[in-house]
Amino acid sequence: MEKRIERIKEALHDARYKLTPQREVTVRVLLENESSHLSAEDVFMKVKDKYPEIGLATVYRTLELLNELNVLDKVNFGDGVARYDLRKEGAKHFHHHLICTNCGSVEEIEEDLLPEVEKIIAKDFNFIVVDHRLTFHGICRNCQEKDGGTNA
Amino acid sequence: MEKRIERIKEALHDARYKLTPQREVTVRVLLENESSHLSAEDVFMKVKDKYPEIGLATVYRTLELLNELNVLDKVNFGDGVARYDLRKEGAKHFHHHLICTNCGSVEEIEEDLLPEVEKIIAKDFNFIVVDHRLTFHGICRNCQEKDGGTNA
DNA sequence: ATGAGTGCAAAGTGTTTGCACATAA
DNA sequence: TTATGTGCAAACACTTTGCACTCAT
Repeated sequence: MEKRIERIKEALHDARYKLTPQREVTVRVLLENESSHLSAEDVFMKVKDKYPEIGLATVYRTLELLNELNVLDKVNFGDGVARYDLRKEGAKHFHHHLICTNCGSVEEIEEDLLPEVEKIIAKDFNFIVVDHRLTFHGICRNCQEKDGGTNA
Repeated sequence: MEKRIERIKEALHDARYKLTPQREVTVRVLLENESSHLSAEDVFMKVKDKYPEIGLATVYRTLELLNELNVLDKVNFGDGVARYDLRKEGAKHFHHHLICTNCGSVEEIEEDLLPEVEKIIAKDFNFIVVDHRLTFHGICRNCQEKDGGTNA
């Protein structure tokens, strides 16, 4: 984990951005909540615990910055809220998500299931794929066991 | 096209919603701009040409209604604007999109390229897939020809 | 006749921005 | 030292809601 912090710091430094305590705390919170799909507000509140003087705007600016540096991805699951998802180290592609329409849980899928599909896109549609977003909506394991998918 | 209007009217009627002129005009605009990914504001302006007294709120309410009835899908391409996309008749799945990061164009893909992937999701992750969203980001045919992908 | 639907304006969201001050480099 | 970054509050853009009025059924 320290190694990842260092690497992100390095990325900031390389891009000539300053290493402020606000940015460091924000990154730390993101790492500690890796798979939580936090919103800016969520991040803000968690950062505030460790650094109470921080302002919401700074969090937004930091998240946008990290997005530019490809440290994280901005996701939108359909509610009007942007969520932020750290990229796995060296990942070229955004990972996939399984969203349960019953309980709202979000599961991540690391493996890239799309190379075959991307070949088709390239060939049939003449489109150079740089990245993708793939989300499945349905019923998660838990909800299947519990109630077969009846709405909560 | 008249047939599709009738069918949508029928869906409204079956769900006990009234067939107001505002709703009819809105549906008509959606059909006339089938592959345009209109925002609520876009729809509003086009509807206003045919029915100037309409209010923006009514358009929003109608779009939400049609979304509930699965007549259309609400999409979000990352800018903070909801766009609305008519479902093809009988389509169970949301269609895919190719978004050009150079010129911003959006191409639609009707064929469902994901059945194989969904089998894996079902088997390996125990997830019952009901629907999906798939978007590719990259360089479209046009931009490749023009400039090889340099930013506009 | 009457409850669903409408238009308007006002209120809510989540997010961005202008500015004076603070600080990492 | 000085440009970059920060906190705050005000501004924004999109969307939703309360209310009195209208109209499809």
